[in-house]
Amino acid sequence: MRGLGDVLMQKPLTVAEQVANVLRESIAEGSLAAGTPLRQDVLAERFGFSRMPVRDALRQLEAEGIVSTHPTKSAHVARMDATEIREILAVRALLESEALRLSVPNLGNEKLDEAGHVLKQIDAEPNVGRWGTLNRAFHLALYSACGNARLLGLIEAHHNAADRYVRILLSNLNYRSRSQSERRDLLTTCRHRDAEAAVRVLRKHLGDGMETLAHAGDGLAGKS
Amino acid sequence: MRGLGDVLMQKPLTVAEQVANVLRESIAEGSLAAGTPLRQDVLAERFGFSRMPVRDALRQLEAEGIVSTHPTKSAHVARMDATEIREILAVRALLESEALRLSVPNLGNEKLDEAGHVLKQIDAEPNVGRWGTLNRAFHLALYSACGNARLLGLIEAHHNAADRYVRILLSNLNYRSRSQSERRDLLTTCRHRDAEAAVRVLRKHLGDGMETLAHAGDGLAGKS
DNA sequence: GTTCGGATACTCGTATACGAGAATCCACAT
DNA sequence: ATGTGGATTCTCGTATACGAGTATCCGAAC
Repeated sequence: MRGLGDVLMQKPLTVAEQVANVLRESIAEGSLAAGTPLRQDVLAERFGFSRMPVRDALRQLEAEGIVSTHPTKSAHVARMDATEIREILAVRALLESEALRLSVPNLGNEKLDEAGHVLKQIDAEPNVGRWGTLNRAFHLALYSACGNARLLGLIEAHHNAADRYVRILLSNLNYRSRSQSERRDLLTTCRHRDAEAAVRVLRKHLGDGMETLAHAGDGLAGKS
Repeated sequence: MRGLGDVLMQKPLTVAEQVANVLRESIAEGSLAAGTPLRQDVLAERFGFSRMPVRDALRQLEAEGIVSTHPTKSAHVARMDATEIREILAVRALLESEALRLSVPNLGNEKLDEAGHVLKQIDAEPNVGRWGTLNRAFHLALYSACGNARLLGLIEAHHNAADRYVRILLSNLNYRSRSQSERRDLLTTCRHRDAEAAVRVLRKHLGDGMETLAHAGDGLAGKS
């Protein structure tokens, strides 16, 4: 539910939020693998703050579904088995299809150009770590005119939740080129304001990801 | 995102969670109106605990979208304007249509009977305050066989978020009888395993709610 | 009378301190 | 050798204490 309006909330950044941001990025990037224990005092010392803001950060990340906590045991990076990934991608397909359908008719040229610009950035970006962010920016640009802020927030949250595994996908060269061409198709159909065709491309895009993950990710299904 | 598996998590209940539950119910019930300030020290004294668990509870409720917090100002019960209600109901229509479509083919007779039992309970229940809970139970029973726990969690979260306003609806006698008959229709179509007809009934059900709220709720659109 | 400036009060964020519950490990008995 | 019991240790949850930022209110000057 976070990120529902990150830009327009002029709240001062608390330490807890900064910690949450760093942890989220570390988890998405992969340096904190699934199952890694996250002890409050260890993190507190590492960041140079007390346990309190770390607690808040862990709570927030738990709400986002990327860490699990237990009152008497230490928190750990959420393990995600194949069924959960499937569920997330199924929900994403549902949410994003609707967002796309709503957005395409109202999509301004600026947003389309913005999405095109992001595509060029992806081509030019050598650092694989940033692709997850760019991928999200591309999709959100296309959905931005859907007229439902809450829907956008949910989509962003689910991107965050699945980011780790999408990045695994993106490290696969084969998938990378195919998905990039799918993104191009998606942008083209949007430029033609053909919502239904765009939805078909999107669903194929996400379906491909699910399939690739199901094959490549047999080893990642760890039980706690 | 809460309630994704309330039953199966055998975590010990912390004070913070108990506080969150009480506050959530008070907000849904209406005794804490939108905009009501929620000062940490006041709540702490009222509950007889320190500010820390209250802080945690407020954070959790913020993640659920029913309270708003600000680093330097006091938290308050989230105000919800007409557009936000529309957004929530639109998302619910999307999520629940899909859940219903997935669930109906796999729906066992036990769950159908359970839903029917809840319907009888609604008829017999004099206390309006419990209807929101019963209404949620009815819907979740019908979706329970959708095979996607995350989808169910999202639906439950959005029920919670809109609960306050649904209860306003339910206090309207006119709407109450109509919605009850719609629920009956919904159950009937599910019994016939006619998913598409069920979805149509559901969408009408939610659409009616939205319309009634839009008319009756002109006065509830408070600006912060 | 109005407006600007400063001091005061209020609320939250963060730090430190303490207590409770669970898991682990070792010793002892069988 | 193995199983059981208790003590120790580890981690989190909660309480208390302090500091920082903001809004408010009052007084003085224009």
